[in-house]
Amino acid sequence: MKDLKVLFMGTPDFCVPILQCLIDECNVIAVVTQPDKEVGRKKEMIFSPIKKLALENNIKVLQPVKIKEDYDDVINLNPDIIITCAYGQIIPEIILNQPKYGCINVHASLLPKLRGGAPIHKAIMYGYDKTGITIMYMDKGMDTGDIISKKEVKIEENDTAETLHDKLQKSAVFLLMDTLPSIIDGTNKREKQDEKYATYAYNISREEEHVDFNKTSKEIYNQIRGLNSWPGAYCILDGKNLKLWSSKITLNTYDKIPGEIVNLDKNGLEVVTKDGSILITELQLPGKKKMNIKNFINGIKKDYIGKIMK
RNA sequence: CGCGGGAUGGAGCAGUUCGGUAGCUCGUCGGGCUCAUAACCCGAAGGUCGUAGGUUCAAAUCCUACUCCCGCAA
Repeated sequence: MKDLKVLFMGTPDFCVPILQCLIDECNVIAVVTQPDKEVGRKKEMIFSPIKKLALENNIKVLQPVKIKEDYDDVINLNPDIIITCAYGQIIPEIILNQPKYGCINVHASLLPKLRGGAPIHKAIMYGYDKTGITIMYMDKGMDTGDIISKKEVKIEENDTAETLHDKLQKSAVFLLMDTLPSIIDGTNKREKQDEKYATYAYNISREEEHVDFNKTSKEIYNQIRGLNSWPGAYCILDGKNLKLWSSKITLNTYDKIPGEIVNLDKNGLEVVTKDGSILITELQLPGKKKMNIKNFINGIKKDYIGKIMK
């Protein structure tokens, strides 16, 4: 595959190992990634992880603001195949129809479930016990193309978005390398997605980061670990944001309103939920770094018992 | 120039309003108690208070500039 002219499109950290592997195994002629953006308080221009890796390997980088309109450069490169993974934009048909081996996408879910931009987080937040990687031909829809191959990944009870991300990241590389030869020689499978089972995993909204203690302990537990280590779940305490990073479900039940803090010791900050209570074991006050419950208690000066988290 | 919070022994915090002996909760180390312990008791080490200047008899504290960290907003 050394002479296979590959155009790679992707943006975040998730697809860096894929690009690295393609660089090692194929002829990556260019990389397309999202435009640099100002990020953070300092408005620093940040290169995407994919752009960094491409630059380190002296690979041409394209950053169209809207690839839907600005596709000439891609067409002119005349790649044999386009491989995308978490690029962040819908690819126009004029590009999809060009490469002789087609345009394939590596997606971090078992399609047709969890189409969209946040499949890893949502798989945990929805309480799934498995997810995976799907390699598919792209079409004009969002993650709606024909499926070529899938690889299942189990979600453990204590997985977080971060640990699951890492597992899926590894699986993605393996599955792509297993599948790619069959795509080149035309022996690959091609299966339509069953729309009946399609679900969506849109990007996380601020509202989805907010913890509602009227939900069950299990739902909150999944929400907190599904948003760890980015962007994090939060609630409001004393009018301030309190980020919740880790939790444990208890077997206790209380005849109190959801959100009330009933206990605070080295085991955690115990908060009443719809069906019991949950121990917050790692949290973060505004302006501070995240800390475990032990450190939180060490610096404590006021009584939290009886307060309501919203 | 988007808004705001912060930097004090290894960790998390108080002390700054109104300058005057470096404090709390942990951790670490040593000893004791105990069948035993992450429990309890006794003791010890460990900080030029983010950096650089300034004011002052005297600065963690007041003034100026800078660096770094974080929450929100994008």
